[in-house]
Amino acid sequence: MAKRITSQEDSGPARAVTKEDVARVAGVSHITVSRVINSPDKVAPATREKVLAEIARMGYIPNLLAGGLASRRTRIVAAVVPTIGHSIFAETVRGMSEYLMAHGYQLLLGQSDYSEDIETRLVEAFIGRRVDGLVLTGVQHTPATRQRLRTAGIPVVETWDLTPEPIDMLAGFSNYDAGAAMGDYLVEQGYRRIAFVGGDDPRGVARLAGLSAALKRHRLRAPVRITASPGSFLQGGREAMVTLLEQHRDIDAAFFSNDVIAAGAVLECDRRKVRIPQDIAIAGFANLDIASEINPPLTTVHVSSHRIGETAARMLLARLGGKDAEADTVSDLGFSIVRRGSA
Amino acid sequence: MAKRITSQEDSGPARAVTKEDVARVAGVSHITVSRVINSPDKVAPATREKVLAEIARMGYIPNLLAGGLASRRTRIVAAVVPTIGHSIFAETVRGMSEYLMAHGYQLLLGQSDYSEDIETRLVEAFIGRRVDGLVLTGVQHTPATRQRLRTAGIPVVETWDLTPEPIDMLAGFSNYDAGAAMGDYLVEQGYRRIAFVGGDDPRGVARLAGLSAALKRHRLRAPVRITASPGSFLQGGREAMVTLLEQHRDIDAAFFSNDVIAAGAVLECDRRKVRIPQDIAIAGFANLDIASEINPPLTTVHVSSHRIGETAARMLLARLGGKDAEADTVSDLGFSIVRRGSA
DNA sequence: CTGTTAGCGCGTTCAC
DNA sequence: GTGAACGCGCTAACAG
Repeated sequence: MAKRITSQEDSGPARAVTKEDVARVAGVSHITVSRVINSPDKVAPATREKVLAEIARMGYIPNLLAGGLASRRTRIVAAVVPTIGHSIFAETVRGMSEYLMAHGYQLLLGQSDYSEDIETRLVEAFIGRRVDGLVLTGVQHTPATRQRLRTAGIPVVETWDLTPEPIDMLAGFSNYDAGAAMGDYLVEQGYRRIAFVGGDDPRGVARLAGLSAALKRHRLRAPVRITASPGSFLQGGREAMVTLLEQHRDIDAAFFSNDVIAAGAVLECDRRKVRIPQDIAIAGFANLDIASEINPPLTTVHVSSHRIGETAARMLLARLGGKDAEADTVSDLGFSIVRRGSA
Repeated sequence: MAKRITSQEDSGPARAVTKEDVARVAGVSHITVSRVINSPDKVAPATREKVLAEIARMGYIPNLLAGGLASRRTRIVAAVVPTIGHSIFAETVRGMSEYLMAHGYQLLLGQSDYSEDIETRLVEAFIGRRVDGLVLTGVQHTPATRQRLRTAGIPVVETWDLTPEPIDMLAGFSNYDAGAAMGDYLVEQGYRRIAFVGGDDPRGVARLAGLSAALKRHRLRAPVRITASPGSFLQGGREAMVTLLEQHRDIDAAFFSNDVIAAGAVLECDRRKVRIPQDIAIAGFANLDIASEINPPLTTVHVSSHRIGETAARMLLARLGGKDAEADTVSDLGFSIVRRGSA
């Protein structure tokens, strides 16, 4: 339908249409085409229409690589999450992605699999791509990561925790306080011998530390710590509950590192006719859908996974927009204990 | 510690270290530095060591933007998924991301929210970034998307379904056949009045079509179609089950569009003391963790979410590696009915 | 409102 | 084994 512009042979991967091509056909210079795209107001309506028409007709797509190289702005934000397989991080990524997309930015995603070294490699690669900003999960990073980030001088938001010494910006909540709050709550409810079920990621460790501190404050024994096996959360929760039931009969409440693991434990109790919370109380973390739907519904810690991502993106773009003065650099999104039937 | 290379003032965002800088300090030309990075074998060991040492010391990170511009290869692959909030797509993204990362590629991620128009915009942006390859979800795309992709001439893998006319490559399974297979299975089990619970995404529609065809073949009535409300899957499943139980008392089996919705239905039955499968049989889709853990465990359709992503990435990199001859262009990953207690 | 001149940092091609 | 020249496609600064 559209007649071919050049008469060149169809051999080879037909060089992409360039600004020059559009400019030539539209009878203007390439910089005018550039303006039509980047600041349409600065171009006379007539010229603009003509150029726009030509762009559409030729299917011209600006080369953002070249643009980024010249302008030193890529409109790409990179994020490192431990894994996108956990819905809490998936939610965070979703929040970020939505905000970024709505503002003309794109998301480059990396998974660290909870390894700080992989994170370092990812950060290096992202810096190489000259991303405009970077979002990290957690506040614990290798010296190499910090070093790279410092010299690169790009805005960074650390998420999912707080620290007195952030690399740059911060969007999260205190995992330590969350653990302590759940400890206080469980003690208030009358539970005295408490277990913590979770892995050894830094944020889980922080919550355990908070829990321990709370118990200590109440002059109770330190929590029993159970490590859930990796792999399926539901199954890990089941297994942890078996361990609890068979090897720690004195435990009267267990705080799980996330709602899915807790749900697995609930399912195991259901199977064994163990009553919740009479025989053992169960508390989860994150306030996922499953927490309110399972029977009994889970007492848990609500955290704003989606908002963390959205906030991180917003802080980044605010900084990039140059509003350093206004933009806050730390955003404590908080948490809250959600009381339901399980504890 | 490391003495400063240049004596320039510390004002401004200290221009990033460049290949030239490294070359100067190492006493070679920038092309040698380039070789040390891209093809170390072509450089004398002594020079190589010296350059590598200098790279490490100066914290030099190659500008991949410039490299991509010059070489026309970015080592970035982009993917469009409906949403990363559904674990099936999160798994696919995880599989892709892992494979890509292991091979030195990076993943640019976009969410279409099931909108073909958003997909088109994303594809355009990705092409502008000159990604080396593109992974799409599904086989249904706007003419604009197809057009852009054709003229850009970059490798594309469509996933999560099959079609006789792919844009380029294909990694998925037949949703139609999967629906039909589940239909056959349910009929074999003696169910006669069957409902389908799901949304209206193209793949769900294909499964419904398959189911309908199967029922027709068995001379049974067309399936009752229930649309699960969006938002929480578990709750959507509960509500769908309420509808089924209260308004369609003749239904003896329901095929849900995914295991989480099906699990919600199971939870509702549990609450109402409705027996599964005696009072109503339930079948899910995807074979997620929850399918095997819930009580009763779900009969479902197993699909390889993770492998779809991995396969898509592999096909793309194979093509990029130039092995077009060998590389297969269509990968039917199949599905299988997993029989458990619920149907 | 429009055009000209210079790079952005790198890879490619060819020489040496 | 190493280097020089050139251009990738675009934006920034200034000019007109």
